[in-house]
Parts: sequence; C-alpha cells; structure tokens
Amino acid sequence: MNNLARSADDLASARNNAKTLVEYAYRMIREDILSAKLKPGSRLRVEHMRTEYDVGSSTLREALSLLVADRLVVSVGQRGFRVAPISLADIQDIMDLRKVLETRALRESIQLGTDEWEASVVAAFHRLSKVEERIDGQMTPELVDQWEACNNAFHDALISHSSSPWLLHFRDVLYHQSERYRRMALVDRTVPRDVHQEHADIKDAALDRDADAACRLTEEHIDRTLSVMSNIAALAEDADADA
Amino acid sequence: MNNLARSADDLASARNNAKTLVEYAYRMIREDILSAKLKPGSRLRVEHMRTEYDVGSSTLREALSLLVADRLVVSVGQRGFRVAPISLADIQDIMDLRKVLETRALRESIQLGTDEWEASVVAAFHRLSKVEERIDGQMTPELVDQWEACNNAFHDALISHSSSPWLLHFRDVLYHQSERYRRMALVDRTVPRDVHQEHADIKDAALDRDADAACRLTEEHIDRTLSVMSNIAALAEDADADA
DNA sequence: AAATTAAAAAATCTCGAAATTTTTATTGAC
DNA sequence: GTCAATAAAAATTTCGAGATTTTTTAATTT
Repeated sequence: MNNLARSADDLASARNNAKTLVEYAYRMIREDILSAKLKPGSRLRVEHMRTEYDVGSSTLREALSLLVADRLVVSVGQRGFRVAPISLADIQDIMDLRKVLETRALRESIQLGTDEWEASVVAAFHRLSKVEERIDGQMTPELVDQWEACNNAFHDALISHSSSPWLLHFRDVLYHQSERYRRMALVDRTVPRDVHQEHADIKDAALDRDADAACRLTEEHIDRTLSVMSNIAALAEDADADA
Repeated sequence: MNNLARSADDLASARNNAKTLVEYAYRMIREDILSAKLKPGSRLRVEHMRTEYDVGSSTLREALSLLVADRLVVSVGQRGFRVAPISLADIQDIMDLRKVLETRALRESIQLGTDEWEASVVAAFHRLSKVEERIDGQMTPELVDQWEACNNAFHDALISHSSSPWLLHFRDVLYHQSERYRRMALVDRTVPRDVHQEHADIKDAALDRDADAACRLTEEHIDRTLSVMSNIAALAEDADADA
C-alpha cells in the first residue's frame, strides 16, 4: 500500500489545477482506486493516507465521503473506510444497466445530434485510434491511462447530445465503475479482440443516423467487454484484499 | 432559515439512532431539504448550520459532501454549499427516467417475487391505505411525513425482488429527488386525484403477475404525479431563492 | 489449553481555532 | 456621480489535537 510514487511536479500541478484541497485529494484517491493501486476491499486508514497524500484528516474524510457517493469507497459505521470490493455479480449488474442507459442516451443523441456533434464524434474516434495504434506495439501503464481517457471521451461524445442530465450522470457513474474492472482486464488481457473495429462500426452507424444498428453494436460491444472482464484474475480468488 | 424548531427529545433520539454524528447531521439536513424547510437554491452557511444542528464544522462538511452525492446539495469551488435548485426541466427529466428504471425493476420483481414478496406488498399497501384514510379529513405536516414514508415503502416493496442493486440504487436516488417536488405539491395541491385507486390497481396487477399491466399503470401513475408537480408554485417564479 | 476479562494501543470521529479566499465597505481619483 | 483601488468583514477551507470507539495484547481463571 505504500510507495504510490509520484513526482513532486505531478503533485504540485495537481494541487494547482484543483480549486480546493478536497478536490485534489478526491481526484488522487479516485485515480488510485480506478488504477487498482488501492486494492478492492482494502482498508483506507485516515492516519496513513494523511501522510501519503499530505492533507489534513478532515480534508481527507471529506474527499472519502465524496467517493462513497460514487460507490468507489464504502464506509462502515464506527470502523472507517474501505475501497469498494469487486465481484462478478457486481460487474455483470453494472454492464447490464450500462447497456440500458447507454443505448437510451445514444438513441436520443443520434436523433438530436448536429453537424457539430458529428465532428466531435469523428475527432474523438481519431484520437482514440491514434492511441490504439501505439498500443499494438507495447502496453505501458501510461498508454492504459491515455487509452482510458480517449475511450471515455469517444463514448461521451457519442451520447453527448442526449437531453437528460440524469441519464448522463448515471451512465457516467457506471462507466467509471466499469473502468476499474476494465483496467485490470487490460493488464492480464487474454482474449484477443478487435476493439478498434467495434468502435469504428459504432461510429459509422451513428453518423449514418442508424440508431437501431448503433444501439445493437453498442450492446454487443458492452457484452464483449464484460466477457473479457469476467476472466480477470482478481475475480477468481475471493475478491477482497487486506483484512 | 432560522427556527427549524425541534424538540430536545427529538434531537437526543436522532443522535442515539445514528452510529456517528456525521450520519445524524446527514439525516437531519436531508430531511430539512426534502421537506423544503431549507429552500431550493438557498445558501448553506457552515457557520450558521454549526449552531443550528449543534455539530462541528468538519462533521457538517462531511454530511454536506454526502448530500452532494445525492444531488440534494451542490458545492461551488471556493464558495460553499447550496441546496440544489429545482426546475421544471429537472423534474421532467427525473420522472422520465424513473419510469424507465421503476418499470424495469417492477417487471423483474414480478417475475422473481415469492409468496413472501406478495405478503410484503399487501402489507405495505394496507399501511398506506390507512394513512390515506386519515388524510382525507385534514392534511397536517405530520401526515405528509407519514404518507411519504408509506408511499416509499409501498413502491419499494413492489420492486424489492429485482436482482439489480444498481438499478435499485438509482431508482432510490430519483425517488428521493422527486420526493422534494411531491411534498411541495402536497401542500398547495390543486388537481384532485384518486391516488389510492391508482395504487390499488398497481398492487392488483402485480399480484396477478401481469407485468405489462403493472408497468403500464406505474407509468400512468408517474405521469399523473408529474402533471401535479408541474403546477407547484415554486416552479412558477424563477425557482431559486436567497441570494 | 480455551475462554473470559482487563489493560494498552491504534484507529476513528469530532471539534474549534488558524489560514485562505471571497465578499462587502470605504476611500480616493477622475 | 462613476469607477478603481484598498481595507475591513465574513465565509469557506484546512489543520491537528483531543475525545470515543474499536482492536489488539496480556493476564487471569476455569
């Protein structure tokens, strides 16, 4: 749990970008949970983290409370915080509901999307493609981060013209929940898969304004992602870590 | 904003029921927002609330952070917390998505429900009916609270056998969001409505295991509720309060 | 040796004061 | 009188020490 090494420069810039220290702490801890530096189920001791992230205990608790909302952290009565555990049932549930929300938002977005929307989809797809080219050679942690960001941006662009803030909010929560599993799957990836082609197909259907096809492809895309996730090592052992 | 009068006994018991002071503060503030004692859009000054709820600033901030997650409070950078504003567009969005989530959960619940589930639905309906009988005479704030609790319990019982924790979680968030509007509508209620019959019909369809009918009735129920809410006074003026 | 109790250690939770930042009020210049 | 700059006030944000609770360790009894 120690040694989440980060350069002093990284720390300084992260602190400057955030409006408050709480926001900074929130982002850092969240990133460490999503990247599994902080393992599912492990305890989050406020006293330890205080030195790790260099913030006061109240600030830290506030950041953790925000993460409880995102369901990336759970808090138990008088017994502190833990990283939310992972399980097969959980990711199945997440992906199942993601299909519902994502296709609903996509359908509406395709209907309402403007020329500007089309441009943003094409741009996001292009950026994602460039990162994927580089990944084919080697899979470094930095590339995983970049790919995650581009993948998120691409799917975001597709559904961005939905008129329902609540729908987008919930789909965002679920997307980040699945991100944790997806990053683990990227590390010990076993199933080969042409994700690039899947994205291209969704993009083309969306630009053709073929909502039915785009939604069908999206559901297949999510199903395939789930089947890759189901195989990750962390789910085989009985999940949770650190007593 | 002052004078949220509460008896000393109420305070003491609420503090005892909660495992932590944060939980206590969370519940109290949440209740005051849902009942609109704290008005939509109004500022939540930590210093004032500290004396009002009799807790320290860190404890209070932590409770407010949890409410930010529920989207009942919004926090702006270096400028403190506010009660989340209300708007017509917001409640339309909430109710629209509630129809999707609630019917999905209901369908699954009807399919999976046991005899025990049927019993809990009948029991919840009965409790709700008893409160509704008393309301017909007079509408006091205490009865509004009781009706809200029973209404929530009834709808909860109906969908309780859904197998998707995430679906239930999101529908819970939306239910409480709509609760704020519903309580306002109960105060200046204009449209007469046989809510009791609507509930009875949904209950009967659910017990008949007629998912299609139960879902259709639920959607109509939500639609009618929305049309009542659309007429509340607070939405007519430009919503937000307190500069 | 296992179980119970008591003491010590560690961790969470809570508080209010100090540091920052924003807002309001005052002063001075044009 | 309006605008800008400055000073004072008010509010948010942050911190670490103290109070409570939980956990661990040690001692005692059966």
